[in-house]
Amino acid sequence: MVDESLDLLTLLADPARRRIVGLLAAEQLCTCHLVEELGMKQPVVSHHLRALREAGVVEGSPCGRFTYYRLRPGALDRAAAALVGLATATHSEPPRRPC
Amino acid sequence: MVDESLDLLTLLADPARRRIVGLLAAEQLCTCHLVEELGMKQPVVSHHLRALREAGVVEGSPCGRFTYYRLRPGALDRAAAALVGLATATHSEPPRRPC
DNA sequence: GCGACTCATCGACCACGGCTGATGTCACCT
DNA sequence: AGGTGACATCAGCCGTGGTCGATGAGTCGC
Repeated sequence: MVDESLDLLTLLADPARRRIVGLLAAEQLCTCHLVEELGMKQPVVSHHLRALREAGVVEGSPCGRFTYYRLRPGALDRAAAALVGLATATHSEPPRRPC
Repeated sequence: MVDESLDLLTLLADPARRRIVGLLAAEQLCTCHLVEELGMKQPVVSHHLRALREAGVVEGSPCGRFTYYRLRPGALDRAAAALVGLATATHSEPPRRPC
């Protein structure tokens, strides 16, 4: 239940990908923008975008020579809800199983 | 802003650690419980618990020979809030920066 | 005190994943 | 058509991080 919804967190473990989704949350960008914003080489950015794309987190719209990327609506909803569920669980005192 | 609150996600990237926090969300457990629940060797469990402990996600209460672990209240709040912020951002259509 | 048990730590091995460089494809422009 | 720029993919290197085995510290029962 929790595990499957949170396997996206494996993707967001990498700081570079977190920065990518953070930037895409504010505005749609194409690869060249991300390359200069992140200060990383183009193949690296493309590699991360591929991972995010295959996970359904982002989607790319080819526009001439450029490819604009944006976050896919609702892609993070289940993961966010699962994490909120865990966070609220920390506020209650769970029972202690005897050894 | 987003990046720092979500660096906990690096910890939760590992499925073993996700299972640990999932189990601890339901009840407080000592290491021997986690060892048999997860089917992993004891040093492995102890290693993950150390990582979670140093990140402030869990805390251990020594009780005789045993050490009971539980989630630290509010430890995941910032990460959950940041992820919810990103998830809601996916529902709005962001502007497209021209190339 | 002595043995049995729980748990933490250390060192070494190894696989996974990110980075790099080179190459290929496609669209646009002259 | 030829050149340029944007983007994707591939093969390879290499560092990080998880796993394993052995060991050490602390506790309970005899």
